[in-house]
Amino acid sequence: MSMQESSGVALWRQVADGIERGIADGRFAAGEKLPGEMEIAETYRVNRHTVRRALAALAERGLVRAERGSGTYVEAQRLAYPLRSRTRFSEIVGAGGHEPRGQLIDAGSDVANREIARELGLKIGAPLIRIEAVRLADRTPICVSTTWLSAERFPDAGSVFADVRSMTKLLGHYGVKDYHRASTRITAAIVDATDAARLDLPLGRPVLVVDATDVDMLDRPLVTKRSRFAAERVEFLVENG
Amino acid sequence: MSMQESSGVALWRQVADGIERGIADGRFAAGEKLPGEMEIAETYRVNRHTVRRALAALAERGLVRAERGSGTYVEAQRLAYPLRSRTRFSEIVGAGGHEPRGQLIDAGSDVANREIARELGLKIGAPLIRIEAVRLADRTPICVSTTWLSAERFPDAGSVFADVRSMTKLLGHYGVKDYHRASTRITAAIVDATDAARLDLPLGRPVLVVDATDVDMLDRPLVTKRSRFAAERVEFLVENG
DNA sequence: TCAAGTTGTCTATTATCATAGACAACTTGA
DNA sequence: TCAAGTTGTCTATGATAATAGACAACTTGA
Repeated sequence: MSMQESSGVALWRQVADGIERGIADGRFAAGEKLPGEMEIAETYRVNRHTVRRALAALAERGLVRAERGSGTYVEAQRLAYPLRSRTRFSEIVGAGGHEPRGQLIDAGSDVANREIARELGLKIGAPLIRIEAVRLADRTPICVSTTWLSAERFPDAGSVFADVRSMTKLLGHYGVKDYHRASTRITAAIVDATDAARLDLPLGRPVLVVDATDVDMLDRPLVTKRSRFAAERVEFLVENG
Repeated sequence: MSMQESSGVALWRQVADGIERGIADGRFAAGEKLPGEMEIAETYRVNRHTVRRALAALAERGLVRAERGSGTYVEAQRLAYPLRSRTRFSEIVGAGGHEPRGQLIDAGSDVANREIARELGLKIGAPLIRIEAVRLADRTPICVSTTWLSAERFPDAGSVFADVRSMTKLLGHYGVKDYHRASTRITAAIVDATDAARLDLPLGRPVLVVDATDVDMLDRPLVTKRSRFAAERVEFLVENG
């Protein structure tokens, strides 16, 4: 087997481009298993190691994910999630051509620790409503978030959210016409067992942890929340300037 | 200097693509001299040998031509010359966005040899008019052609051609409203000294030699000719089907 | 539990890519 | 005629690409 041609484009790159084209035009659907490395090698008439080089390049860009002993799978394209002052999950997901969904997992009461008290401008130990929700794009879970609101300012918030299933609508129910993001902090962690189940994510996968506080137009804090995004399904875009 | 990046596209190919883009968008005009190999190497931060590899690839495709001791020049794009039943130099050149020109070099009398006699349906030794002409696109000589016509059928053709400078118009002058190509034979040769001067072509360059006979609508032979095209300035397109 | 099939990793070999330096052959303009 | 600048050719070296084979580690389904 000689195969030279010398086009100036490495063989592995040609294979990678071919597979990427297949993903782009839907020949390989998101989540689907690619043909085995051996099979790909045969269709491109190339050594298996060359295929591995191609797959490694695609994996580095997050387009595919190899699972030892099982196969190589097409990663769902990451949802572009711009972080702006005006951040609405439903608008962002809708703008990406997906249907935004929200689902209440749990709601209950809590008391403010030092951090939450500072964010919401309350005293430590102040009564809170805690809402656990999962947000989806179409049928794919994107993030789970724990939201805290002042129980005095928003009485019965839990049952209201269960009804409207949208934070924007919940706040509107209490007379808040508009709000915006005051602060956003991003870190990353390994998903814990309960979030893994809620996100339908295997254990050991990374999540993006976002702590954010929303305020009304007079900069009075409304809600603070901690969201855990499945890192492999979302991509934050930070506006420059 | 390490320079890796490992994009899967060879460095020489990146350089070649860059130069080709420069030619395509007119940054390097046809006939113009490219920067020296050393200068190109510096602008791309690459070894001179890598530049040579890139230029070799472009030269193989006919986009540039290197002249030892002088420089590397952008080759004029080859004129696309479709070979159809209806073949008119002026129409082909005009369709390519160039201005067709014809120039009489010489006209005289001749007698038919066996081959010409067969093509024109005359007897060997029959009197002929011989017209030598050069055809240009804009100011670039494309081909020189020697055309033979029956002296009995087209008396005084030489002086008529000198006036109208177009074979189509010459035939129209004798009442021929339309004509088409009956046969076309193509070979190649090295340019001879007189043609080289007429085509403004260095000695040793290849020419495409085309023997063709045109007939009227009743398939009666009108003219037969031998044209020599500067191979580097033209590209014949054969209609398939 | 087991066999078949998958990805992961190792060693090894050959060809190409890219760099580097030196010098020859040639053109151009002073 | 000569010097400067150009392309052409040679040798050499290290890095990368592509091949080949073998086996380990793991998943899946029977």
